[in-house]
Amino acid sequence: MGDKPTPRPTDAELAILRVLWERGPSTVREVHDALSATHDSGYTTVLKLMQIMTDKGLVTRDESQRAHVYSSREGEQKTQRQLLGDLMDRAFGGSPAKLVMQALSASRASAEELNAIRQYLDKMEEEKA
Amino acid sequence: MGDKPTPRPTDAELAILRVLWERGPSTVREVHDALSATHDSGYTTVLKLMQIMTDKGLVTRDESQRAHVYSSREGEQKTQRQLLGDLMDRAFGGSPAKLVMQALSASRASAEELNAIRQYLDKMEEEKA
DNA sequence: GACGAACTACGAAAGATTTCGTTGACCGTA
DNA sequence: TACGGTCAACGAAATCTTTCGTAGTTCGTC
Repeated sequence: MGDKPTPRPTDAELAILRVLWERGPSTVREVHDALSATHDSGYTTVLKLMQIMTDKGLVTRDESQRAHVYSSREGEQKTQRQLLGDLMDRAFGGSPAKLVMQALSASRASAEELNAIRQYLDKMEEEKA
Repeated sequence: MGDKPTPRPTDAELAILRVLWERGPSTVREVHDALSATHDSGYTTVLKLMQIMTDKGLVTRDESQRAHVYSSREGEQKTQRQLLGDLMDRAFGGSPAKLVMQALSASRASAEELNAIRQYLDKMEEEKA
């Protein structure tokens, strides 16, 4: 009770979360090294962001070692769903079907991907029954 | 050539674009009145945003009347696809299928919506053949 | 022509996001 | 113990986003 839901992560924050989801709990150094493949922000920039994310509740921090170890508070899928729900409200008038169909039309999805989606639909209907 | 792609609209900008898509070309007054149902920003706030959006190229402006008439530069669907593609890259590692499946699982989509999506999949495969 | 309403333009300020330099603490080793 | 490397903390600056007050213009009406 009283726990505010975690805020929507910003662009830079999301890049950090993705590293934490992939690597699991990590130090700032490890996150920075992973990010430097695609981004070129400095070490202290990443550190500062992760401190802010701790304040916001997006990540938790284990301070028992000298190099603090950070973990994402929310799972990857929960965050993805949150971002999608947010976009659905802001850009799609709350309609999930419109969002999905636009995603499909934009996706150039391969035949395998289309099949995976179809199977997923089947599974959803089974479970609904 | 040289035309930069339109930047990703911010939250407040997207709210304005949605009004323009729904109403068609509109004055600041009309947009502000439409927004005041759900937002409570002042008239000059909306005006300033729309001026900025003009500078960014998100909207165009017809100044031939005293009350300028604004139009969205890009269509609703193109903007939606842009936002989805952006989110796909930032949060889903570029995988459209993952995005679609998360959207489905988050959507609580109704049976009709699931059917609409299934039919859409069928149509895509037909066209691909 | 004067008044009031509606409009644009401008600038400033508040808030959020992103950046990074500097400082001081800690740790291992020479 | 001194040195070099690594780290967290802090503050400040740069940028972007959102907000709105004020000023000046235009238009219709009295």
